[in-house]
Amino acid sequence: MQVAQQLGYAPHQVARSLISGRSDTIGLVLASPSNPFYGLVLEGFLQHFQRHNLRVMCYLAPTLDDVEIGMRAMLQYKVDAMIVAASGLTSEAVTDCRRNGVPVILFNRSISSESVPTVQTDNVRSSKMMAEFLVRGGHSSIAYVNGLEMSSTNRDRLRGFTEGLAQMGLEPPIQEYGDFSYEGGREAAKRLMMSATPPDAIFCANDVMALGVLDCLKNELGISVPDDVSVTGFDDIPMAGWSSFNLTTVRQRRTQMIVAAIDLLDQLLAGEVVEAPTVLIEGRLILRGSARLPSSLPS
Amino acid sequence: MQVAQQLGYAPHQVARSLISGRSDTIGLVLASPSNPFYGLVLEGFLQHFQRHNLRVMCYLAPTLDDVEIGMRAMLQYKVDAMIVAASGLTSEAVTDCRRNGVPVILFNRSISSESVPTVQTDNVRSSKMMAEFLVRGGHSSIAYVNGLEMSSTNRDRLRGFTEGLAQMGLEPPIQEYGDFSYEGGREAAKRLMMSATPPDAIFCANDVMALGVLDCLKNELGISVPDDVSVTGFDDIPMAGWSSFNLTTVRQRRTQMIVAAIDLLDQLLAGEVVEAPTVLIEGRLILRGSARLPSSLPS
DNA sequence: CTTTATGTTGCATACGTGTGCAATAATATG
DNA sequence: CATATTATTGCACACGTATGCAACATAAAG
Repeated sequence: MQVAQQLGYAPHQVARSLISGRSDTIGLVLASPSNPFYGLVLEGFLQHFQRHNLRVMCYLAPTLDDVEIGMRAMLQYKVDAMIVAASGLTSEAVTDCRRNGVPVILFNRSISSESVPTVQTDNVRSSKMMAEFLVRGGHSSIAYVNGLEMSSTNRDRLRGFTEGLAQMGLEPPIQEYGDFSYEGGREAAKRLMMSATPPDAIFCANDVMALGVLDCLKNELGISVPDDVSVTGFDDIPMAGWSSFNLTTVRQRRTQMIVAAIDLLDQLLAGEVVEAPTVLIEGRLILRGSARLPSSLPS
Repeated sequence: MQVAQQLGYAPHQVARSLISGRSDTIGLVLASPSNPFYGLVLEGFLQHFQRHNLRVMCYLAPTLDDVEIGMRAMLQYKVDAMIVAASGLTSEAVTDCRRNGVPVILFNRSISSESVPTVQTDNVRSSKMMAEFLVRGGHSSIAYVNGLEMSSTNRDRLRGFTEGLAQMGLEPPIQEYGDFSYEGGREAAKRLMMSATPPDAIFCANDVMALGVLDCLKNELGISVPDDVSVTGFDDIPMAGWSSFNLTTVRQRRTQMIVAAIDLLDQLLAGEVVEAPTVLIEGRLILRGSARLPSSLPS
């Protein structure tokens, strides 16, 4: 060991991988690390894997096709497992991973076609809560700002929200589209408020859009929040708590989700068959100042 | 090729690396991907490298020691090159990379002890401009909010700012410390304004702190910006342009920096000796609404 | 047809490490 | 001291691909 030290020897991980069949590397497919939610998720995963002497290979997959390309690329590099936090998972890619014995888990996403272990917030239930909260707050003309239409999170949140409204005796929400981005939110807000029937509450599929909506209402249209219009989001990114926004939103429990994902991975890597591959984490309604409160709060 | 296709054959990149001596993988050492500036930098690098069929291995290095550990780890995985966007680069680590023939470049950081190719904004010059701008705006009691004291960017910005003030005939700034974080900025602002001699302008070492300062002044202390106090930052992250903040700041030209870094890397990988290993990119003053304008603007 | 040039194919070797077996050395047991 | 047991050491082989050379087939030139 001493001689090795003096010679500056360090084991050649590539050669080790070749013979051992494992690279001690995890593949991470991300749609948008610049979205603070995913930035923090990335940070969480990096932190954990590094502590366990695992490397992380990142792949950016903003569009649907990218996911498959990225997964294929990482398979060639023999990652031990993959975490996909982007939409567009195809069954071919999943099959490829299966064949190579590489576990895949979906993070904050889901697909119906394949049975892939998944960790996500209970989007439907949380959005239902949000609907109930807004209706109890006295709102009746309610809008939903979609993120990317095809994304599972968006669909689930829309579904839950619609169901929640229905439970409270309301019609489905007015819909707008904001692309999960700040700019998208701003423009959606503009369109909504310029329309013939402007809403008195706007629920956005994520926080970033909600911030865009807020800025548009308050600073461009001079609309008072929450007196004239309530605005809510989904994620609870740090900025939602900043005093300029003070956004009422659904908190995704990042840490819990990450821990759950890691647990799932560990089980899969250990070869244990996971009987319930889908972990649903409860979202939590975070009440701040951007939405009118019901006169009597539900317990 | 057809048979390979049918059999689902894909080349084994680990074996290729072993024999070819190159992994087609770039190592990326990051201090804080959740800071929007670095999140976008990460995104930019990922985009480029993926287009060129290169993988990216990420390492999170929030503290000084992490950098060396991370670099050592990535060396064992035979990355072809490394980009360090975190402080704490030691000369031992650099020597290790040299010995292994792995080029290293510093991104938005610098060290004086070793001569390492570097890409960064001209922090000194930009901060000098900011000093001049604020003084011309009629401010005389000016504060500087430090990020991490040891970081080179912070030191350069403080130095440039101080020099700029001196050129305009002013004393060095009042100093506070904000840790490069929103919370840090908030608390620094509180301390500054509660002090015996509250400033009438605050220049922050980065945007995130400036947003914290803004929120504290406007929403907690009820101070009007820029009428009572001007606030400026550094980076020009997207949020700086959001209407709630409308932050006057120094723009770091991310894209140019990334391109420059990639150019440098290409040259180093091609074995071309780079005679001028330090690329300085000009910062640009972005005038928005958070700082009083001089009555006569300099050209 | 022979010679030369060009293209194709097969095969041995190497990359640096893990694994298992054989050979040897060290230790314990009668 | 002989035998059985345990530790240590050395060595061949394997992982999947790249490289270079030899052997061979094909095409072009005289």
